[in-house]
Amino acid sequence: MTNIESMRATRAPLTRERVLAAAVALADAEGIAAVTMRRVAGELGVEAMSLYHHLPGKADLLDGLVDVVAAEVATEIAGRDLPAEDWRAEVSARCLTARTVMLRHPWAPGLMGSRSTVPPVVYGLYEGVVGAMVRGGLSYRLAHRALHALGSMVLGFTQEVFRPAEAGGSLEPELAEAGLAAIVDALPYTAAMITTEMHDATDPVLGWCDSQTEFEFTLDLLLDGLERARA
Amino acid sequence: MTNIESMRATRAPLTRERVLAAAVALADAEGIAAVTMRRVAGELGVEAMSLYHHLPGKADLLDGLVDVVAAEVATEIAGRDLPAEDWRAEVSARCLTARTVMLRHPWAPGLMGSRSTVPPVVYGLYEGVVGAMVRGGLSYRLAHRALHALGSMVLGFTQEVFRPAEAGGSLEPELAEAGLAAIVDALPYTAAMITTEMHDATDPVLGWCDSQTEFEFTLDLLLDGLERARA
DNA sequence: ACCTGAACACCGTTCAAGT
DNA sequence: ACCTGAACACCGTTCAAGT
Repeated sequence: MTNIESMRATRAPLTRERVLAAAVALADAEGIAAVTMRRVAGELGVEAMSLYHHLPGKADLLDGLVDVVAAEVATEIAGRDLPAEDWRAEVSARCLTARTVMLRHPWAPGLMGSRSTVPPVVYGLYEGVVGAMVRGGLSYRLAHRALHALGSMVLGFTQEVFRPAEAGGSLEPELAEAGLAAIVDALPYTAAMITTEMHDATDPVLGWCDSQTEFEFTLDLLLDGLERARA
Repeated sequence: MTNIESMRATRAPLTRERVLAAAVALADAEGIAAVTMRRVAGELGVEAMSLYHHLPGKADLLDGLVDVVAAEVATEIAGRDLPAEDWRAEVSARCLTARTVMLRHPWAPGLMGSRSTVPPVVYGLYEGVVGAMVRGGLSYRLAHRALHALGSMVLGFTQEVFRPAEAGGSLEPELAEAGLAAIVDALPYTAAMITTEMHDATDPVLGWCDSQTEFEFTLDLLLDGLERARA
């Protein structure tokens, strides 16, 4: 009896926060498809039906995941000294921070795109970016367009163009299996591009795509364009 | 007996193509979540297990959907006269064509991001864009980076920043329900941006976000930057 | 108040059976 | 060769029952 009592005491009571934390951990470890009511409950040593006392249903669990990730971005940004005097540097830092969090939770961009409402925390993130741009002299119209451009880039860059989903796979096995010669014939420009880039790659082990470099390149391209549009 | 024979005759035999066409129609009409083996089979007047004679499993069905959409982009591009003398105009036309197809199948970008292999048709689309850029004088390195930037934009812009998922929802009901005054207090820049843009909007019915305009703006921003980097 | 077991209507997939 | 019914191991969710 006292044993059971103490076991109950050691097992922290279920809360919305504990459920969401378990779901995030599960999504990070096994992908968003592993996040089922039954699996999440299992991780917490509880039956699936117990979750319904803390969340109305699965839709709210997924909305909650978006919330957690957005809050993580907000916390990360709050913990950094943002260069407030230069709008370009400040916006850049905000986007790069958001990206590092997305890389920790690769399922998050896809999930954000599939939910039907935008959680308040995300509006808070927009506010920071818009504020930096408007204080930097961009019009509201330009800031609005910039928000769409930057947002779709932060969400879109995790969906890799060449090796989507599991970041593990490289292009080479695919090429090998499909027959390199056939590809070179059918896709001469692409083939030349791949061989050129593989040759120039500083780290051939990492592969020929360094998405961090590509992300920063695109970010600069957009910020340069916005700065020019501002003037 | 002859009746049954003739009914069998009128019902076209199941093929991979017919299964995929039914799945695309279902996804367009009810979203990608409605695409289950049982539902697709039902649309074809057949049992779920029959599909396995034409597709190895659900993963291949989803891969097939990506294939169909990519092929649709390729067909659409092949049917247009692309301005070959100007790389900027040609790449722009290719991206805009891809976008119109994505708008017809809003589930496609998310699906492409979640699949683990890139189908050959998609490599064919890349080839067209890379070819245009290289012939236009861009280095392979620049073309590679441009491909990532443009690709993530074409895939990312359907995941709307403000009203994700169902394009039906507007921002206003959300704002109203959350209390406009509270939002204005917490998000002054965002509130000012929304009111300014709503006031300037040419078509207030369409809402304050015109994603086609925003897409074209971002596309031009990127192409301008690439042209400058080329020189 | 919080958790549970049984049940319902769904999934994808296998396998032996029909034609 | 092509389609099917029954079955298995999973889903989300409801509801009456336990403590």
